Amino acid sequence: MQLNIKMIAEMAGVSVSTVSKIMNNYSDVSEKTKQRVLEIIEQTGYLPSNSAKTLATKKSSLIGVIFAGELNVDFTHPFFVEVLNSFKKQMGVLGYDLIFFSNEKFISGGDYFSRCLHFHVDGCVIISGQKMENAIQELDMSSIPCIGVDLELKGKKSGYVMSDNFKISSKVVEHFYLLGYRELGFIGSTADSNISNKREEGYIKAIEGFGMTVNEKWFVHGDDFFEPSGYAAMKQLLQAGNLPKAIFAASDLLALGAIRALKEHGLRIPEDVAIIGCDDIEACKYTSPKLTTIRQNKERLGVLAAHMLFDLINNQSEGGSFVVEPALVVRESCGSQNR
Amino acid sequence: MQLNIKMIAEMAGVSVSTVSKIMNNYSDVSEKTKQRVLEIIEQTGYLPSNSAKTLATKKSSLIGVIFAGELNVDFTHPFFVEVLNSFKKQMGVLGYDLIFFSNEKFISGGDYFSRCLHFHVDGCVIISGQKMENAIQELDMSSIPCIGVDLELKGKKSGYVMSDNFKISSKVVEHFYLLGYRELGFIGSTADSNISNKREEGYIKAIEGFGMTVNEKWFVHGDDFFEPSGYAAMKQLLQAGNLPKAIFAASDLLALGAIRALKEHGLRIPEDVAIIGCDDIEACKYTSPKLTTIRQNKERLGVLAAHMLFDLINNQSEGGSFVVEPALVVRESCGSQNR
DNA sequence: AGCATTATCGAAACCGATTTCGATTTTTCA
DNA sequence: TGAAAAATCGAAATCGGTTTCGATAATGCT
Repeated sequence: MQLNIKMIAEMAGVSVSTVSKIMNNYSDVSEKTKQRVLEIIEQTGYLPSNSAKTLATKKSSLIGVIFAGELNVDFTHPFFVEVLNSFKKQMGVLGYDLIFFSNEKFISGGDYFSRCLHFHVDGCVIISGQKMENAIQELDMSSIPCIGVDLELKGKKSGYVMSDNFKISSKVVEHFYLLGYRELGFIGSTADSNISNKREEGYIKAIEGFGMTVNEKWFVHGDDFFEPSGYAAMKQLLQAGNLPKAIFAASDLLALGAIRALKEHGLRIPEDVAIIGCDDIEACKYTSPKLTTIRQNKERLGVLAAHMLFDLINNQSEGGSFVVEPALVVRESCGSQNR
Repeated sequence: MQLNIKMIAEMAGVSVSTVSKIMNNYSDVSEKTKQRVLEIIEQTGYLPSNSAKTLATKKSSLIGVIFAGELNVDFTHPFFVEVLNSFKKQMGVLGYDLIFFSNEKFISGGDYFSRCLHFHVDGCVIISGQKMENAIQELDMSSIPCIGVDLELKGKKSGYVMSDNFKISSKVVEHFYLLGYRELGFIGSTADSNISNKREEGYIKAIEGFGMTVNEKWFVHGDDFFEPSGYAAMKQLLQAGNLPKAIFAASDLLALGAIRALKEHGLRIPEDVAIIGCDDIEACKYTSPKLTTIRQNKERLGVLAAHMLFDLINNQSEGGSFVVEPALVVRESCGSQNR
């Protein structure tokens, strides 16, 4: 038999309600009995059942984590997983644990809202670089607090965090420009990816802003943000002939895929083609050439997401968004080798 | 007000118990009423409250995930996260969701057993390459089904999966040997790491098995399995002078760190020093030189862990262990460049 | 038809907590 | 000292399910 509140009450010679009050910091219990009960709790190592508590209070201290979209986003995604890691830590100090919904469990694959109710999550975080789906929209519009990571949630109890994608692109273009590059290409994810689209838009705007011309032949797209997509996209560019001098890839993995294709063709980076990636994942440091990229502050994204969600849960916020500053990280793939 | 079983019962004109029976495949309910109720459930999208169900049955359909140990194992660990990803998928098709315990939430930091009871998890998976701690031991010895990943759990309701670490080492040594290397070094993690120790032991045995001599000067250790540790360990070797001709690193990241140090010293890989890593993480393909390594079948480790745990939960297994075969992946860091 | 089975259903106890509200005890203060 | 106020505590309802067991209805059989 599991240790429960009733047993604690009996051991302490008080009622169940008194024990409960002590555990929830009610004021109408004397210091003396409080100490006595606390001691027993300490000795026995009693922890209240989360299900019983959740049933009674409708609060579970659980945050749902949803990997949304069809872009293969899961634990193996090096960018999101770092944001998630930071988010988890921060949520932990705020007193919450994380629950991951299996997409496989429900054939419907999508009714996130029901599942949130099912587990009585206090809030949830939705991770996705994709355009809005219906199932997410339903959640967004519900009364369950939600935070999107790279996903623009607009509901009353929603918010989101993302990097300033326009600034990401303009930093890239500026760097290219200052190094003398004028023929700029782009490798993005699918048109389904909101983030990729934003970066592309910003890229085009920035190119025009610097008085250069955009050549659409040099804009290609993969199926997601992963390496093989970058490889395939670059292949496409190579087959068409007439390469740009510099390429901005919407993720580091896309950039690495592009580099692999380039190398296979006997091309040198950055001498023949300069490459800038995006995200600044760990692997950037180990590749050859080391990848020049735009760093997204993943730790900060995670921390902000956690705090926003916490405030939303506690009605101390009306939602909204946080946009974090990106930073250029100069390494070796773009002609200007620092240190 | 939340949609609950009572409301469904009223809508269908049956009792609460009947609805419950239908949802749990009891046989004592007629096909006719079953269909009627099912239809209402379908229409309303009713999902039973997990907390209520858990409270009543003591089964939560939740699997606890524990990152144990002090070796900085979390979502950013490229090997474990892939195992976890596969585990999560498989657990999903078996009908379970995952809950991640925050280490930050409880200052005690360790009472995993209580937390498992607190959430009524049906089982848990413990991820760690470290020696056994007390808090884990308690869980291991409890009646909660547990699976260790790279952690040898011995309890009656426990099991574990890991790669055949001796074979990993012997494959490395064999490869070195056949390529003519005779002066072999090793970079491991701390002495706290059971896995690292196993690989080291196996390495030594294999070296002796091939009639070579082991030189302890060439055996160094970092603080964990990450890149900076490999860098630091290699620095140590470099300062001592008199390098081995080939080095086996107990993880790919350690290998990459070592390579970075080597490059800084103007040494070439594999011409001056050959390196073999371990795990076969994604990054191996993007580095320069591409890393020759021993592949651990992460997907299979995850699937096996899931099935073992499922069997343990359903009393269809007495525990035990699964050891999966490693495979040599020849790339560029060890003198024999395939394709 | 009449009785024994079997099929179908519901009442009620229970799981382990929270919370309201009333009862009792203690304290305060004139 | 005695009445009013405040402090302390517990009984019981509640949350949303599951499960046992008895009641009733339907069916089988001679």
